[in-house]
Amino acid sequence: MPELKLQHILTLAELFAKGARYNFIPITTSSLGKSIHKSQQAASKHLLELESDGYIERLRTGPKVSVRITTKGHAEMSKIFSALKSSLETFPSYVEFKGVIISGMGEGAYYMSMKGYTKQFKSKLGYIPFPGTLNVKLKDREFIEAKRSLDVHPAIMVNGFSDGKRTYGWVKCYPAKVNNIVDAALILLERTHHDDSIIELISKENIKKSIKLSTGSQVTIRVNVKPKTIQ
Amino acid sequence: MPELKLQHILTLAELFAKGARYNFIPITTSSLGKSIHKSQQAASKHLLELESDGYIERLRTGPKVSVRITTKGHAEMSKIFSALKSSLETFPSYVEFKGVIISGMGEGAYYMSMKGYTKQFKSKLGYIPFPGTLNVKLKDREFIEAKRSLDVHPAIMVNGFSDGKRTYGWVKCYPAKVNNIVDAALILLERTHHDDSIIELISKENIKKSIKLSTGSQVTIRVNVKPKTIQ
DNA sequence: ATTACTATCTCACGAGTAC
DNA sequence: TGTACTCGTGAGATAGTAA
Repeated sequence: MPELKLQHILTLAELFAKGARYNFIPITTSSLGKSIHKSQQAASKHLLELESDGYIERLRTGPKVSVRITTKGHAEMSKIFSALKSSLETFPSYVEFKGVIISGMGEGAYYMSMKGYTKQFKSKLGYIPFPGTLNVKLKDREFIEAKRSLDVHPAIMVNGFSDGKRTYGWVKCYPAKVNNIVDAALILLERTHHDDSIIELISKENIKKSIKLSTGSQVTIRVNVKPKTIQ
Repeated sequence: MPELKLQHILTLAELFAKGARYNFIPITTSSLGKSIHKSQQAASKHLLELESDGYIERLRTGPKVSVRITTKGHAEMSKIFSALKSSLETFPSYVEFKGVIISGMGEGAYYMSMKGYTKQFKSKLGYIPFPGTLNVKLKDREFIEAKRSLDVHPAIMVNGFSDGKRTYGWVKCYPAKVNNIVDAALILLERTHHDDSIIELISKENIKKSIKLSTGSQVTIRVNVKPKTIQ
């Protein structure tokens, strides 16, 4: 889309950095070459091409040469900048999983009903989950990868606790939608016996009833994540 | 500075735009090639190189290939983005002039003492100027160019007026510093007899006295301008 | 010291094609 | 359909050098 040649971007950026937008800045091709990690000859060619394309103006005052960026040059850089910015920001704010429903009761079902957890669910998620988890077997490797990548996203942390006899590990909750309809939370347990290909979900409702599906049915889970903003 | 090859930037940006940051996104090399206005072969090579450099991960699930950008890939793009951003923002927020002081009284001195102007100076600049302007002859062409480029910057506008006999043109004022010490305003007159190589300044003080200089002395004038921010 | 020409080289790209 | 090899071409780099 940009008419500006890719190889000229760094050169123009360097001129901006040197303050050449509004003032004519004295510059030598050899120093410019060093700045862009290219040869003096390359810098010279860049300046010639940038000039003939109307992105910069040059002024010879005796032996010295000064350079200033034109409005066109500024506009072009802004265009590229905006394109990059929107690319970096446009990525969707969810992580998606596809898999099939397995076994009625996950290992989590029992633990998730313990008071040490339900009290926290009530205050942090806003509800006490239906006693029973939805277990989904992920079929493709990409979704197993996606599960691992959840770690980089902020989660609602439900802390572990002890009942005097033993301790129970933390639970990370990721608010999610099942089949784009039912609100739920994907949970990652500190201590799990599942392999990586199974995800477990809790919800206020009985999810299987709500979506009218049972073991073997295919489901889609979408976890919303905050896209990181550019600093 | 970035290790990422220049030619890969657009490819990586396209992957970002397709949402490949957190999810594995299915993509064909031919569609990617079209998006980046290159051939299928080029896109294929880009993906291979990006992968071996650790900027993306690829996953083959049967016939389909999915791509996800790694943390390293994200970091690298952010780095480039930040570099561009700071380049565009770093340009100095002033326009500088160098020249020598000429003739004691500029043509402006008389007009600038007229009540139609001084009333406006008082309200818009905050003071009534010393009766006498500082005239500076610019020696290099770059400064004459810089003078012309002042037009793109916002100025304090002092309107013209009529005294019944004749009309007097507007005056554009650009707050400035003389030799980095004395506060003044560079003035551009609607009607001037000067050629482009002379700039005129007004100030609350007698500038020549303040900086202890006289005709023939070299001075530096700095006009502050608002750098345009990126949208 | 500069800038920028000419010659040379390297490697990114696209064409053709195997799988 | 796909991906990715080899190979030829040329844009863009550097080296040498003139002005």
